[in-house]
Amino acid sequence: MDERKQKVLRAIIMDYISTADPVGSRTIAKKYNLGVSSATIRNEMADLEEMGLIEQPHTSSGRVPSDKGYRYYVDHLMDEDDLVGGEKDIIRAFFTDRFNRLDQLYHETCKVLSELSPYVTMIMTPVKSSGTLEQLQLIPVSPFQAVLVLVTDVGLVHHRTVDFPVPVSEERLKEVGQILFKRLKGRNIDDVNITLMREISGELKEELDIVDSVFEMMSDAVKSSGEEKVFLEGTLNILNQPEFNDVKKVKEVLSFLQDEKILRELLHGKNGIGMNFSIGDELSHDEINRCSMITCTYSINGNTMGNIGILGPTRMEYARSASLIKEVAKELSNVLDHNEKK
Amino acid sequence: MDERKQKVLRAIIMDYISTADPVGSRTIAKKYNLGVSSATIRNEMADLEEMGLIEQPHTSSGRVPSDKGYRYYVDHLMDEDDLVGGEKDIIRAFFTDRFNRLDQLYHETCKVLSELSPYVTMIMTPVKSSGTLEQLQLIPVSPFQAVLVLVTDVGLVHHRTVDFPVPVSEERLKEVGQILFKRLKGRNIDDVNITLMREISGELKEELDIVDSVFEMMSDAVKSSGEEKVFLEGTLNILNQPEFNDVKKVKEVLSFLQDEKILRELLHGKNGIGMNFSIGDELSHDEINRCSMITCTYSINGNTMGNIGILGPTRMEYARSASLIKEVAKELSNVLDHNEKK
DNA sequence: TTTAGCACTCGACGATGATGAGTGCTAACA
DNA sequence: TGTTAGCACTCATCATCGTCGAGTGCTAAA
Repeated sequence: MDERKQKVLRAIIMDYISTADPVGSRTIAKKYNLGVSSATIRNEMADLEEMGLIEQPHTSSGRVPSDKGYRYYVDHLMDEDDLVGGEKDIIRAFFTDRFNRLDQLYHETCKVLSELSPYVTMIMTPVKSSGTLEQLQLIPVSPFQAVLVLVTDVGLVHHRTVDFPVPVSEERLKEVGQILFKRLKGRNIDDVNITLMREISGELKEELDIVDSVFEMMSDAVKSSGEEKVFLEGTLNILNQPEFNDVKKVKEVLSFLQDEKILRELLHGKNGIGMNFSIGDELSHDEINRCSMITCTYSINGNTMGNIGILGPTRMEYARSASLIKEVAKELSNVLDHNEKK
Repeated sequence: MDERKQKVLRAIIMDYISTADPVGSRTIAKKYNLGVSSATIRNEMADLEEMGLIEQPHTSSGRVPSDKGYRYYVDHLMDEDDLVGGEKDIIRAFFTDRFNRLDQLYHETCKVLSELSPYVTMIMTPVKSSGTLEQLQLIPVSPFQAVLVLVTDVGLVHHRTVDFPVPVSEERLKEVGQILFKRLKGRNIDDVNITLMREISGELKEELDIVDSVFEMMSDAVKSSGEEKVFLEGTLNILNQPEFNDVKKVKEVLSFLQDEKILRELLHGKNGIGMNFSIGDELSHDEINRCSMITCTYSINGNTMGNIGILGPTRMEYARSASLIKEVAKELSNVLDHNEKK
């Protein structure tokens, strides 16, 4: 793979990324002055095609990068595309705002990213919040109802309404709450399971009816906190991409993205740390085999916590999107660090 | 408007609703045996067109109902379309499930509706929850952080993380929480404003730094609870409708529906009680002037609380959708009643 | 090794004509 | 007087066909 071939490949990919039209030898000779004529470039292109890096949709049309071509580009040719100054400012400014709730922070972050890029963006909240229980409180509402509030050490708050089969006085409720708290404080939140429940129930025999109801809601809260939540934005962005000018394709991809389980899977991907590119078939889902995805991990105090992702057509702006996602991941980690320290 | 004209109009609308093709005189003569020939029907159709109830996309094509035609149909011709037995069962069964959280209930309800109808569905949570404060609690997390929990009498629970500028001991926090609760208990949640805050601040002079932070979060919670939240589902359903086989239209409508303020407006609509039909231009938004919307109010203990809506092309199944929405509203009201009584 | 020249391919686009669904009108009929 | 059969007419749809042009591969000369 000599240098000129690389230059030609890069030129093809960059042109195709910005125009979405198959690119011909003449275009390259004119727009990207490589100092050789279109005929020479044609020869190079024939070679590149033989190597499987580019393809011809049909005889006598320009060339289009193949998945393999994009992969080569991402691995070897791509410049670090520094964002326009203004964009970095937007991201910074965004993260100096205060967020009252954690889910709001994720949601808004995802949204900002979707406004800065013309693709679908997603953020997955921390993996299996391996948090410990910091607080547990039962707040009386009526004789038959109370609100259960759980706080974990990573600052997550859950609440559930608990219904009791029998009336419960405020005093009794308070007592039970305190006992439960004492027993559960500092424990890993995943430990809230049947075994533990049995154990505690034994101790609280008289209050069995209350404890049962509370435990039910507690495990419900734990279950939903255990699952990583995925925020999705910018789904309509892809309607602007020429590869989605067919309603059938739009439907296929958008329906596919409706399933949160799928999104989690996509974001987990190769769960290495840092940036990750998956191109076309590498995503191994037929529904999005004409798409690529860039993911990046973010962290709290250095511990990898979750993933941010951008999904676009294989013809996406890899360099720009990567810089974008990296910047956002950095700033998000920053904010979460601060939040944690307090 | 004699009876035969009505029959013809109804036939045209029903046929168009199910086929989406302009319907001709011959089709009607054959499929809906009105006992007259196509020529006669042609004459009737000419009259109906003169009355503005149907239209011809171009000379020599079949007729298509106009907005006015649909309006006449909805007002005078529509049968109460009883749902297929199975569907009612599905709805019933759905509502016998238990829901741990109120927002989950709304969300799932919206989803069920979107699965039973091929259109976009939405549910708006209670209008300006004019609830009173039932509970207020400050749960310590760290010296600089606490969780504020608010419970209103309609069973809504809000929580916010409060940051303090100075360390606060658990005892002080408890004290402040109790004083605040005493002062605010039973008050309308909208009353939490600056005046009241001043009043209470005066009383709690020593704890000003704490109270300030708490109030900030409180008004944030109140603000977000004051706004009616809208749940939206089935947006992808419309991709199956032939009127949306053009990506441009899809984009226009879907982008339009992204704005929650717009959705609130649509659902408020003519805020009478019960069922409401808005057809085409009656929605007074150009982006959806080829759509119709059916809304229905639901209630808690007889007090009208919020709205459920179905949005589809003007060629939507009015009767079926209306029955569907009515049934769901009934069952939802039912569940909410029960929830309230406890 | 590079380049100019040339024949060739093939999708896009516009014009053309056939097809058929559907209409309005008229005249005959009950 | 209302209904119907017949007929001429309209117009969207669709397939066909030729043109155009972008782009290629190959060859021969520089």
